[in-house]
Amino acid sequence: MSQYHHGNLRNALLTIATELLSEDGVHSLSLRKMAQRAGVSHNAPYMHFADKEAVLAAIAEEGFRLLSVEVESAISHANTTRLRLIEASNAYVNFALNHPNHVQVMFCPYDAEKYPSLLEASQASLNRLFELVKSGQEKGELISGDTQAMTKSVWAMVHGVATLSIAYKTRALLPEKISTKETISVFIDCLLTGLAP
Amino acid sequence: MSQYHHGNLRNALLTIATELLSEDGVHSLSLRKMAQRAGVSHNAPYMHFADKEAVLAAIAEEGFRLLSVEVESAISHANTTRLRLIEASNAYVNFALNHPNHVQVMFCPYDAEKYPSLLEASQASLNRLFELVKSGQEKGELISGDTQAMTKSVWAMVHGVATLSIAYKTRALLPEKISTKETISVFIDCLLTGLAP
DNA sequence: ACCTGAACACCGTTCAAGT
DNA sequence: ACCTGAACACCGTTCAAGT
Repeated sequence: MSQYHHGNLRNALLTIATELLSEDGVHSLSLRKMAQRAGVSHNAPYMHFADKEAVLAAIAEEGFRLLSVEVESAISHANTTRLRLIEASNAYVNFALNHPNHVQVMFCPYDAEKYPSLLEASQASLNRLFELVKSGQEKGELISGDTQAMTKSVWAMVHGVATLSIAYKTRALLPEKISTKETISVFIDCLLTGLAP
Repeated sequence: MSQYHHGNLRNALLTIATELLSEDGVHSLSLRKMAQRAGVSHNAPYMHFADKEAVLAAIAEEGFRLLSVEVESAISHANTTRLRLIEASNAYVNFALNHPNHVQVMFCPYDAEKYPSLLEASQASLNRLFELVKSGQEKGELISGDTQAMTKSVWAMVHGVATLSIAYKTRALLPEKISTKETISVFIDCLLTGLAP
């Protein structure tokens, strides 16, 4: 019964919350359901989280860490900057398609000063992309421009593909015939080659 | 008391919902609050909407129409394709910054078959962008490639900037010093010029 | 057709206790 | 420090009525 001392409950609740999120959408994620599934009274969660928003922020933070891991391992076997960008984007979009509710929680507008570790985790993800762009520039595989601006452009594009894919459940951006990765390489090539003559 | 016959209540509820949304975030938008503010019993809304999701879908639909109007009028005075893309993007991002909760509701994953008029409204917005790209190609101001793919690339980029701007309340993508429009022109120029040497 | 009132099963959050 | 139980004000949704 009381195997939950010393902070175990916090982790258990987060695991349960992630499970519930993958089943049923953010709107039906409740503290009371989490508590019940953890076999604990309905306000035990308040020992570990200030309120519901704090739980969501913790879930979001965990999401950025999971995303970073997936992107990192996707990149690891790619040789050129173009392929690295495609693999990273593919991992990002697939993460969004596999965990749409988690991504929705990740990109809610939180008060950054209230959840510093969340900000940290999300910035770590972005920094990884910054390094990718910078090393591409150093190798001469990307133009030598404002690295920050270029990084943000890639991020915006990939994030747009990811969130639009969630909203339209693949249909709008990713045609059924072609594989997700092939489609994404079209987007990345648009960004690399440019649309102006 | 009963000035609400013949479908007026439906519109009144949507107006009230939009107001509530601009004040307080999606999580605290409730049918009961809407009904109360409309001076009507707490389940009168069920005469006009199947459930809460149907209200949200209607709000989303209205949002796409508002967005289309803003983008259209922003485009109208721009001469080149580049300027039109910048003005359209600027309107899109400013709409998101001014109505973040509305945009959040617009891009939730709805069942398209359940809300056909919502799908229609959102596709109308996208079609307008498609025409912009196509006319740019015809004028030789854009490369002649797959128009669909190019349109989706622009859309993804702009939508990414918009949603990330909401999530990070301007900070992450739009530096405070520079105006939003200037920053957006950097993104668009990245996409036009391309990142590869 | 359009609206009301009572009722049900759920919420988040607080507060006084218990160990 | 960590958890429980009762209580409060709020939800969405349904159903039997009223006009």
